[in-house]
Amino acid sequence: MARALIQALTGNVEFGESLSAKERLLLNSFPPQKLEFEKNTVVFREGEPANQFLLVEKGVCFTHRHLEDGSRQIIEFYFPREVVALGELSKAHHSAGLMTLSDTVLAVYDKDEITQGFSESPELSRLFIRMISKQQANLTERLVGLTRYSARQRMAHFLLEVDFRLKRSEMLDFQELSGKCSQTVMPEETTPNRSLVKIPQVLIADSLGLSIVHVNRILRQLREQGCIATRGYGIELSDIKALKGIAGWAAENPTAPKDAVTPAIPSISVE
Amino acid sequence: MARALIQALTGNVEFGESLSAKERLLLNSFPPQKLEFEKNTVVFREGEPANQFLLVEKGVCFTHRHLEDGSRQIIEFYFPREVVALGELSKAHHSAGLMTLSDTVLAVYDKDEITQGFSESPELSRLFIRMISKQQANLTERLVGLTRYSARQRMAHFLLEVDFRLKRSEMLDFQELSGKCSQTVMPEETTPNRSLVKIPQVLIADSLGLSIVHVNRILRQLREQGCIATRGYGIELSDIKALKGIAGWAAENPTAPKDAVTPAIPSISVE
DNA sequence: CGGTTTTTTGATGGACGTCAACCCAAGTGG
DNA sequence: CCACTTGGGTTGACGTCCATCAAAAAACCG
Repeated sequence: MARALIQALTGNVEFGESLSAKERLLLNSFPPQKLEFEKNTVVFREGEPANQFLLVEKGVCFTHRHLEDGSRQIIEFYFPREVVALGELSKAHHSAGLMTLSDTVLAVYDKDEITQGFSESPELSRLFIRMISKQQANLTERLVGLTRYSARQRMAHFLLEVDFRLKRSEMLDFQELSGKCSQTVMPEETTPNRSLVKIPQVLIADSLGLSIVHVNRILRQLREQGCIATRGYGIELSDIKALKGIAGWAAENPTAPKDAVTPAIPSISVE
Repeated sequence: MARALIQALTGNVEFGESLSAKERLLLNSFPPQKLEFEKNTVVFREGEPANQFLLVEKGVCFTHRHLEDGSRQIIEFYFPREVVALGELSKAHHSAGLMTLSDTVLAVYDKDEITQGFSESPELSRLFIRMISKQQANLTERLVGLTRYSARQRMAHFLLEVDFRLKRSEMLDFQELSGKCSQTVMPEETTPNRSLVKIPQVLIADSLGLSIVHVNRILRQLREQGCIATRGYGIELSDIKALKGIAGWAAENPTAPKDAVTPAIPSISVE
């Protein structure tokens, strides 16, 4: 089913972009292997040889790095239809570990096969360069965000981004279902119309570079402010507009409390 | 002079790697335009259309982004023989501005021409993917460093990296000179055998995500500790071994003052 | 030698980490 | 059905790293 790959690829590069028929044929010649993992499972570790690249079909996982002092930095989360560790296409070893957050199905493609495919199709190589560039732009945004924004802003941005990416993957699912109605697979859980982010606070902390405690405090602030609500182990985004205000630029100084007026400007892929 | 490009490319990917004769011929067919800029000059701004990619031939420059609150984040410095803004190969606009630090000569290549070259040579596309991947790995390192390391560690690492890259570019110059002795260009300044980094503290601050004041304080610490010495507007690395210890992992806690024993482990391209 | 840019230093405060509890839900075994 | 465990979340007290404000000294430059 290279169709999933194609949709994920295009969806990841530029929403709605699509490949030529020739490219689809080309990708169809790389049949992926499917692997399932339970939640909280190590898929691969930092330093292990990397011969494949992965596409998330179902579930959520993340790449991370361990530091000598025992702490951990989460590099990136991956939601359904997203490609994992693209930057390592040309590297022999994984520069970061991969773990699952929920039960996950991964499609595994052979790197060499794809790379060989570059010979037959310059379009394919251009596509991969576009994708990698996009990821690099995201990394840059994150880098700027981590140093220059306050914990509140980072948190707001994080929630918005996760929400956006989750919704996008759901949308792609829907598109595929309506495209070919041969399958009877329907979303079994009651899909909430409200945005619900289910990521443990530890992981948020390791992603934003904060301590758990402070993550919790920020979340309490946002809760008291009415932006979010905690629903069991999940976080519900109840006032997205306010969150965008905070993520973009909130006037923190009490001298000029222009509450949530300024528009959200810097964003990774939200907006 | 596509020879410079080739050396820069290979030097940037993996030290000492070299392209096939066929690739050299291919690159020779993309004659670059040469541009000169004075120091502290804007080469291009964030958001401007990006039709070329650049190779630094002489001088130092850096990419940066401005935030709404007036502060600035330096994304990356570029030394001679390094390629600027590779990640934007497939993007229509610059995602960051470029400024010169010193008087600079840039070689300008047309992006479209190179991209077209992918059709004729899959090797070329693989090469560019390798280069972009490398830059992405560096970005990841930086991202981890910014959140997880103290100002001291970041500073030590910064100094070591700049020193390393400067030396590498000098080495490439030397190799080229010894390769073909047709030019009489010799280093005019007395090349100091000691490592000297000449970057204003403001730029270091904007790069490491610190305030000028704190950068200065850290530098004073390192000076009192004997790791560095300030020589006019330059910073001399007098005890590189100690710096590596600090950058890697310094036991900051006074309970176990193992001074500079632990080896340097995490590094972007130092080592 | 002024004038400007860069560096240096002190004092003060805020944002965030650390330590140390306590709470709550879900499972597990008797 | 209840003790026990386990994994997360919540909260307070306290300390530290680093930003900010303010001002002077040094280095550079014409």
